[in-house]
Amino acid sequence: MPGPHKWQQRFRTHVSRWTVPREVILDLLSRTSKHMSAKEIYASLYKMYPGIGLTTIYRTLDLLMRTGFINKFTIGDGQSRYEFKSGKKKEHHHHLTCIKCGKIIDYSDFMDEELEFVKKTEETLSKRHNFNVLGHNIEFYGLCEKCK
Amino acid sequence: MPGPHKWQQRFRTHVSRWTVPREVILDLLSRTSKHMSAKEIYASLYKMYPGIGLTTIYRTLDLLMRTGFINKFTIGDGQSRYEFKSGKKKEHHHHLTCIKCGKIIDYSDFMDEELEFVKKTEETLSKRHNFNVLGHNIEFYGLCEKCK
DNA sequence: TTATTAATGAAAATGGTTATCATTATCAAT
DNA sequence: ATTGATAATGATAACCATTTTCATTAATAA
Ligand SMILES: [Mn+2]
Ligand SMILES: [Mn+2]
Ligand SMILES: [Zn+2]
Ligand SMILES: [Zn+2]
Repeated sequence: MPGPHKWQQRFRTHVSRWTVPREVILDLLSRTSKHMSAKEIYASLYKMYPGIGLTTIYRTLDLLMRTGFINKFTIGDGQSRYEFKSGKKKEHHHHLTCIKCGKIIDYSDFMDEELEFVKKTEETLSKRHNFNVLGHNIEFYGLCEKCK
Repeated sequence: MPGPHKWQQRFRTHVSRWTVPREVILDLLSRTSKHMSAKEIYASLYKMYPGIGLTTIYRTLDLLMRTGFINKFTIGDGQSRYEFKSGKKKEHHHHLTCIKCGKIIDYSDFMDEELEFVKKTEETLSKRHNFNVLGHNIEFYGLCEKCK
């Protein structure tokens, strides 16, 4: 049973009620460096909170994504994955993924070069195709140490 | 009933039998500039070839992907999409996607800058994480002319 | 033409995600 | 602290893209 929590206030500016599942899921994602699926989150919480259903996991993840607390993405293994979105601008990163075992590595090398490249590309694409460009995905994939 | 076809020989180096579904699906993808899903391919072929089942579409797409004829990717709408892979090195491109209506635009601007950026990143990631980097995905997304 | 067996397609199964709906829990008002 | 309105939950079923099963068909070598 959670008391007032560091995210409660920020959360309440978006939606009305601060509940146990919402706190527990957000807390888990904020602490882990993993990129977890809904099922993994469910399994991880089950021992401590067996009452939290998978349905609520999905609903909460969708809510947290829509309110900007987390990112949703996929590595192509048929399930969505989620990660806590840090408030700090510095923590923009991309993923290096093993196509065999699914290992995901965060990296943030060459972000200056990337910024330049991305900016230029966004400008050109916006003008040429009359798009409102909202974001980008950059990822590298291959075989990790163990799998290659 | 297809006779000898321009892809038959190349195809036979990979797998044994040249069949109507295989020719027809490969032919469709080679002619269209769309990024079609399995269901869309099925629907597109149905009038001319009502005997070709959705199962065969999936199996053939997987085969064509494994043998390097096509690319498989997703724009996050819950279904896989496929595009013919041109033999020409020049035709490397990325996607600008509308997150509302799903419109996909191919672009290949700044491929020189990208190549430089990608090469540098690949080298660093390979060394630092002992990965065998096999490829990358770069995409921009936003709202298209009609949807913004 | 025939024999071999890879390929096909209808149907059922799978697996991630979403919709339904009766029940529960949050929280503003008392 | 209690109450009442209703947002949130969770068990279940439904949904939907994709895969598996298996009897039948068709491509190819002989
Ligand atoms: Mn990450
Ligand atoms: Mn394309
Ligand atoms: Zn691996
Ligand atoms: Zn659009």
